[in-house]
Formats: sequence, C-alpha cells, structure tokens
Amino acid sequence: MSEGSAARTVSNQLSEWITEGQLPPGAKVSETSVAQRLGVSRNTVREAFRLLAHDGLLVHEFNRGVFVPLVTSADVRDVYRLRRIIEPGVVRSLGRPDLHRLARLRSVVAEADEASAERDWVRVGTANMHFHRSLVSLAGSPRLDVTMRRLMAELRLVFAVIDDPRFLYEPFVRRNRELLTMMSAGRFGEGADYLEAYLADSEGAILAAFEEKESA
Amino acid sequence: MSEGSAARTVSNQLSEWITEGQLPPGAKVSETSVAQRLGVSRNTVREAFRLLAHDGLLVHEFNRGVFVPLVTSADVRDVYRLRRIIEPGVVRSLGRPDLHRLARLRSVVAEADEASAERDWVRVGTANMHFHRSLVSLAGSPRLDVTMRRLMAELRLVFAVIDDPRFLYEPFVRRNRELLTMMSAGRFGEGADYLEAYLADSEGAILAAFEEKESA
DNA sequence: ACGTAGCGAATCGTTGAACAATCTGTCTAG
DNA sequence: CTAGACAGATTGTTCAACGATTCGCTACGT
Repeated sequence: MSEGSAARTVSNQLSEWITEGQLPPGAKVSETSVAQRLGVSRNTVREAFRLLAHDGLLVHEFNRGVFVPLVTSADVRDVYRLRRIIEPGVVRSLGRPDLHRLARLRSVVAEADEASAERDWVRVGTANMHFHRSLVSLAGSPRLDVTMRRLMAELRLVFAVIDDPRFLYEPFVRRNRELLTMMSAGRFGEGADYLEAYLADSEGAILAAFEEKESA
Repeated sequence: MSEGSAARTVSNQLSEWITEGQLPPGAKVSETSVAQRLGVSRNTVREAFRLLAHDGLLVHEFNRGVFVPLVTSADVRDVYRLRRIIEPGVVRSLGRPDLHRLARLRSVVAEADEASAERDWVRVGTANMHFHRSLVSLAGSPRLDVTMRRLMAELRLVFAVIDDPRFLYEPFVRRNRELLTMMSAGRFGEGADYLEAYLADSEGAILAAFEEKESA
C-alpha cells in the first residue's frame, strides 16, 4: 500500500514506529538494521532519513547517525509559541465568512466526535491534528502550511512519550467544535481569542504531563 | 573550503549557481550533469538536492527531477505575509532591553554601511539578510530561526531575477540602522510598527520590480 | 492537416557491493 | 588512574547496473 516511492513507504513505517513509541526518544536508528528489517537498500533508508529529518522526526548528526529527538519542555514551549502566533492570527485574518471552505473542518470535527464515542484516542489525536492543519490551510499560504505540518509532526513526537493521552485529547474535541461554531457565525475575532486561551491550556496540560514524566 | 561533507559543498555550489542566476528559474537540474561537473557521485548530488529542497531553493518532482522554482508574485506575497507576522512580533516580544544581545545586529549594520560605501550591492544584500535573521534569532526560538532561514533563501531566489538590486537594498541600510537605534533605546513597540511599514514598502518595491519583469 | 498511438532515448529510482573516513569502546603501557 | 594505541562497527561516498517512468519523436489513421 501507499505506492509511489520506496523511500516514502520506509519513512511512513519509521514514522509509525516513532509515534507509537517503539523507537524511544534518544534512540539511535541504524541504517543497516532498518534496511534489513524492511528489505530495502541502505541508500533508500538514507533517503527516508532525510525526509523525516525534514519534518523534525529524526535528527541527523554527521558521521554519527540519526536519532529520535530528545524532546524537552523547552521544545514544547517553542512549538506552542509558534502555534500561538500562527493559528489565532489565521483565524483573525479570515475576513469574509467563506462558509463553504469550512466544510473540511466540519468533517474533521465529525470524525473526532465519532472516534471519541468509540474511545479511540489515537484516532481522536490524528483528527485533532487534521483540524488544526486544515484551520491553518484556510489562510491559503503554502509556507504556513509546511510550517504547521512540521509543528504537528513534532507534537506527535511529544504525545509518543505520554501514556494516557485521553485527558489531553478529550477536552479538545468540544473546543474544536465550539471554535468552528464561532467561525461559522463569522465571529472570527472571538474565535481567535478563544483559540488563544485554548492553546495556552493545551500547552499547560502537555507541560504538566511532561514534567511529571521527567520526575519519574 | 568548508570540509566535512561532500554533499554540503555540492549544495553550497548549487546555491551559488542559483542565486547568481546561472541556473534560471524553471530550469531543470540533472543529476548526472551536476555529478560530472563537480566530480562527485550521483548519490551525493541527490543528497545535496534534498538539502536545497529543504530550503526551497529547489523543487523535487517524483520521477521527473529537480527544478529551480518558478517564483511568482504570489510567492513573494506569501513570503512577506510570514515576515510581517514573524519579525514585528519578535521585536514586540523583546521585553527587557537585552542590550548586549544587540551586539551582533550592530556589527551587521556596520558591515552593511561599509559595503554600501563601496557600492557592493550583493554584499549589502547578504548583510541585509543577516540583519533580519539575527533579528529573529533574538527571540531564542529554534523553529522561528529555521523558518526565517527558509524565507530568506527563497528571497535570494527572487533577487536572482532582478537586474539592478541597488534601489531595493540601498534604502534598507538606513532603515535597519534606525530600527536598531529604536531597539537600543528600548522602544520596541515603536520599532515593531516601524518594521511593519518597512516590510510593507519592501514587498511593494519587490513586487513592482517583479511585475515589470513579467511584462518583458 | 490534425490528433493519436506507439516506439525509443534519456533520466530517475533503487539495488548491491565495495572502500575510505570517522567514531566508539577496549585494552595496554606508563 | 590516565593517556594513547588498537580494533570493530557505523557512516560517508563511490561505482555499476537494472527496472520504471517520462518525454519527444515518428508514423499512422481519420
């Protein structure tokens, strides 16, 4: 499945392994081991490494190899600093109520509702990421989109080290829906403020779960 | 010079060729031709391609090759949209007057003055880029830094197609110095507003030169 | 004349093996 | 116990080759 490029499939597989915690933060990822396990050439693995390094899911140290990044609380703060700059700004800049362009957001919210009903928290998590990426895409800025994709990828890295993501994801299902309601009504300023508080809460919750993890 | 990685030296060379206009926008860059001309392996060239694609200096189309991006006026607008979000925001967020951290900015301004006196406009241009990157680095955000690096790289792409960059660079030497004066005095709010107008003018000037180019 | 199908050349994607350069850890010598 | 040499492992880079895909060209049919 997912044809097109061997390097791409390898990078997808590695991405899964990382976000599912099989490759713990700080772990070294050897070229030959991955090449053997996935039955591809070393060169292809190297190309996949570059793809993932591009999204921040791996770090490349010259002559030393690639490693799963050790995410610190400073990184979490940095990611959220950018999110707080970008996301509310996008909502605020949405002058006209382009209602039909909110369709995608609506479907993502529905998806989150469904997954939440089934207590499938990882699906809720990915739906949440899709929501925020779709939100940013409303700005119509390609460069904002790639920045946001990077940030979300790094966030997946953070969630990989947290055991029970339920209390992190569950509240956001409701808040995403409320934000969408405000935007549908054309109340973009109010939505931006709401999203700002939302993101602050989210950062706080993640940092709390994170520092609790550090003490252990 | 700049040992350590063959791929890095190749990417630096390619970067020069692109920004100096030897590789025009839209041109296809073949793997084998570059490999032969620089005396390196195809694999190394591919690695260099990925590095440059990461900064937006090349675009990679599967099974088709890599190309020098065709920058449109929409791209210029997009780059400046992000700059207007990031740079004034950084200045505004500089709460305490960390005067000693402005030292680097000061030296860059001096460099620009010197280059301007010698009418070396490409040196003025790189000094200008250094100024804005150093400005953003004051925020202490790694992710903001890499975003800014990307944006500046793409901007080099734009300048490559403009013949006489003098009237684009020259006014900014003074404005950078004035902005620095405001920041040195702790007037960050005023500086942010100044920078906002500054960026708007810059975008306008580039777009003007750009559309004039398009008509020809 | 025009559009289309098919053929062939060129280029890319990937493989596999090989060698050089570098890092890491161990073991010895002082 | 520290410093330095040595060996093993891993990465960086090269080379040659083969299938896959794209592109331009020719030839054909309408």
